Amino acid sequence: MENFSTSTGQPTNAVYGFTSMLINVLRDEQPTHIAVAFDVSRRSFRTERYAEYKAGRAETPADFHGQVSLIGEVLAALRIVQVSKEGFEADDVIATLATEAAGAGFEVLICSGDRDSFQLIGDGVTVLYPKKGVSELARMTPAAVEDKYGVLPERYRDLAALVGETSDNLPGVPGVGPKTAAKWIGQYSSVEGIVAAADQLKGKAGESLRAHLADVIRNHELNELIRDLPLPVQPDDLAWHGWDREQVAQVFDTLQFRVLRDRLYSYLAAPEPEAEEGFDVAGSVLSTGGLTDWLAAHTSPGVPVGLAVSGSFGRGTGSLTALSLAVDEGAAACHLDPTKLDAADDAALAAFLADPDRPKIVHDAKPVLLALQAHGWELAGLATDTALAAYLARPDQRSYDLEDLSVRYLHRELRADEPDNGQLTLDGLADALGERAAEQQLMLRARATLDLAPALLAELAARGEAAEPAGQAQPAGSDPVAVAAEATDADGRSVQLLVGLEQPLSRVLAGMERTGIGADTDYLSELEAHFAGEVKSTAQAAYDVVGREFNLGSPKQRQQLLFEELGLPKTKRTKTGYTTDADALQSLYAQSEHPVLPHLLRYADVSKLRSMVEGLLKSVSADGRIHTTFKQTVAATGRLSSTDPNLQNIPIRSEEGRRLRRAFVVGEGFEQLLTADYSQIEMRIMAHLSTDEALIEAFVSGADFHAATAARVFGVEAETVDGEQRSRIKAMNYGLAYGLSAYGLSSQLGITAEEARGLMDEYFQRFGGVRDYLRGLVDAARRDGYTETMLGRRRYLPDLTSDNRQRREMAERMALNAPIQGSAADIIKLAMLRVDAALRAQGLASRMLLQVHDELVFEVAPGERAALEELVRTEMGQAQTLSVPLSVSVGVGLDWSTAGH
DNA sequence: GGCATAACGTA
DNA sequence: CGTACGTTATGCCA
Repeated sequence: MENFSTSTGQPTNAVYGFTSMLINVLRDEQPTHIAVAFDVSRRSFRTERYAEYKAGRAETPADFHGQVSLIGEVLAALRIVQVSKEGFEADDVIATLATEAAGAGFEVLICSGDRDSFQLIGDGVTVLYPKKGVSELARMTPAAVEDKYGVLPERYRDLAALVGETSDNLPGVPGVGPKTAAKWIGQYSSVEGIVAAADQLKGKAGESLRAHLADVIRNHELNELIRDLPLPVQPDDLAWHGWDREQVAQVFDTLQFRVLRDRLYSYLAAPEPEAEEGFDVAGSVLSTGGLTDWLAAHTSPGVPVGLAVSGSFGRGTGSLTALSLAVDEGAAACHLDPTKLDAADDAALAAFLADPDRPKIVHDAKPVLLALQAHGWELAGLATDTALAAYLARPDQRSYDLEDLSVRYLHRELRADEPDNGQLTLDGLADALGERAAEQQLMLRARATLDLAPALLAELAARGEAAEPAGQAQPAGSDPVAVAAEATDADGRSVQLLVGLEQPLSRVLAGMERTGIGADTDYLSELEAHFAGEVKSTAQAAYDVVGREFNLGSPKQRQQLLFEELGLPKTKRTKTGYTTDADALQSLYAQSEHPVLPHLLRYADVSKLRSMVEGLLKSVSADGRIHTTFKQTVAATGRLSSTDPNLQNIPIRSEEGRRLRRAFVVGEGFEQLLTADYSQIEMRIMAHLSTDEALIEAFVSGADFHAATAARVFGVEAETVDGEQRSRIKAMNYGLAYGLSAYGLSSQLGITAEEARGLMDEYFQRFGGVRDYLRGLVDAARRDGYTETMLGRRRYLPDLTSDNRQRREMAERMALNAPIQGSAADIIKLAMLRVDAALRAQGLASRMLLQVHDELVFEVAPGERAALEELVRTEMGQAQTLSVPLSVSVGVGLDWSTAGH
């Protein structure tokens, strides 16, 4: 697995990751003084006091030891001081140096992945803490710590003592998370205070605390960093005067870090400008009649304008309460109330918005499109959507707030440089102040969005020259995103993805959300009554068996009943007890045949369906349709997600669940629903990317794919493959793309791990190309730091080099899955653009309603069934050229169930 | 009403 | 101890 190494076989993954991060810090922070601290060994005064400290960590791999000295060479070449202290940890060294330096008036930055360092944060001390993405460092200031954890940095130790720290093997108080801990600290100010008041703390958490007081006290002792170690160096000794060019060249060449060396040269030669404080905005709040003049004075063709709105959004529509524009020239910005325009301003705004030659920069354009449309305005000339750009740059952020992006990419807070204290004096009521602030804020948002676009585009464009990761095939099509591309080939694949795929797609999605899908509310109400009845009778049946009433929906009460009262065997542990999920109940029933178990299973089923039906009923809009919201920046792999309601998880597997699908019906004025889905698209992508001849053949032959692969594995004819063989290989086929282990396969198939291992060996014997491909994926991702889909969509996986085994293996499975799931997402997104374009080109009135990852749902206009089917088959089938056919199956019907073949 | 947890629906 | 999501319910707390 370890091909992240030089051609002579020296592993370099750790030294690479370290060096890469170091270069980024040097570039971004431009330190005047710098040192790197190391642990001398795993033993320290902490392990003396508590033998279990940091126990259970994966043994440092032998590979790593060899790399420590290489890191030393890199640091020497960069002329960076290294410090360590026998019997203490690197963090104690850091704590000492940081304390001394801050005392001497230095601005101190600590780059550490250990949260214990948060206790050092304060005046003049900030921690750069690695987030997801090795090149992504969170700037942990006192405010950031308080924001994230709810305590001040000097109390972080107290919080950590309560919550525990898995990586140090310091267990905390079960049931107490950061929120509860922060609350207690807020009340009793410290661990000492909490310990003293332990008897007064109520509830489960309090009880749990009392049972684990000793742990908390121990944790609190151990996690205090030593700030006064005697060290051979003082902060003044750490002045950095740049690196030894010749030595860097030599060391980096030896390590074969060509890319890193180039990065070092270019970044450090051309430092980024100093970070600024806030934004410079010359804003004016326009009154009625003011917009026409403002637009004439500040906008012209080809000049980008930042656009920000406020209002309410969702359910396929929206309503605006305010709108701001910002331009670069003179930092001008304006703010207006779109409901209070006179006729001339209304027309001027409409013309500006609809003019494709006036480029607009918007953060998260989809709701804006919907809201503008609801007000009767069209938006053309959408040049950059900064939310989508930020998503492509880093797809696994949890949010893409403009505030965060502004700080990250522009080094600016989302606030004005100077407080605007205009003429608001005598009538300066709180309301008016609030209103002024809101206006100012919206103009700032428009301005920040405008500035963000070039920064994000530069980040995406900078990838253009990067070498393709090995082990990944190139897309077979000539120009994968030719459909709506405005970007040129020179822009590189990431910019193409933005401009040619995601941005045009957001418009298509807006249309789908606005259209919605027809709902049969009468039928839904019937279903609700039906399932409610089932829930009731099932509960009654369970009460009769047990002889008392209880809440079947409560995991706690189920545990109480099953394991305490009935004494059934214990199942798999959960955080708080033993699982009572469906799998566990099944196996309990197989063992004990206790008559209550079928009722519990049945109850879970019907109550789930009931609440789903209830949710759907509540989400039907006044037009009798359900308008979901597609999220385009949520799934780290590039998929869409669907919320409010989620229409991507409507039941289909069970007969009873499928009844929900019948509630989704064709709307008035249309003939039928049509569904079109890709068959086994992920397996086809795997066949294509792996170039495994046998797997490709299994698809090209056109036979039943799972049977064909099973035939090969078991060495029989496809016709003689039995159901057992087929279903085992089917599970394996799907499991492969998820990073399946022999253990996982065995538990899914109910066979021994030994048998599963044999099955996997046999499979890889026949499909060696698949094995090589999957192995190559992880190696390439470890080397590059990211995976890539067929269209170049990246996912960064810094945990691939984590020394925490669980995290590392999780990242490996993500590395296996992301290119496959993500390429499938790329392809169906391309298909949606093609279908949308073709519908318009052919002047069809049929429309696209839903996307469910590998399926599209349409509403067929009268007389268009055949034409639509033809169109959909063509555009989906040709969305991307693979070395295997893209097979599309189509069904029609009056409701989603019957249309779903 | 916010938070954590368990459970379960889809691809 | 198989990836990616979103929603609901319970139980605990303010």
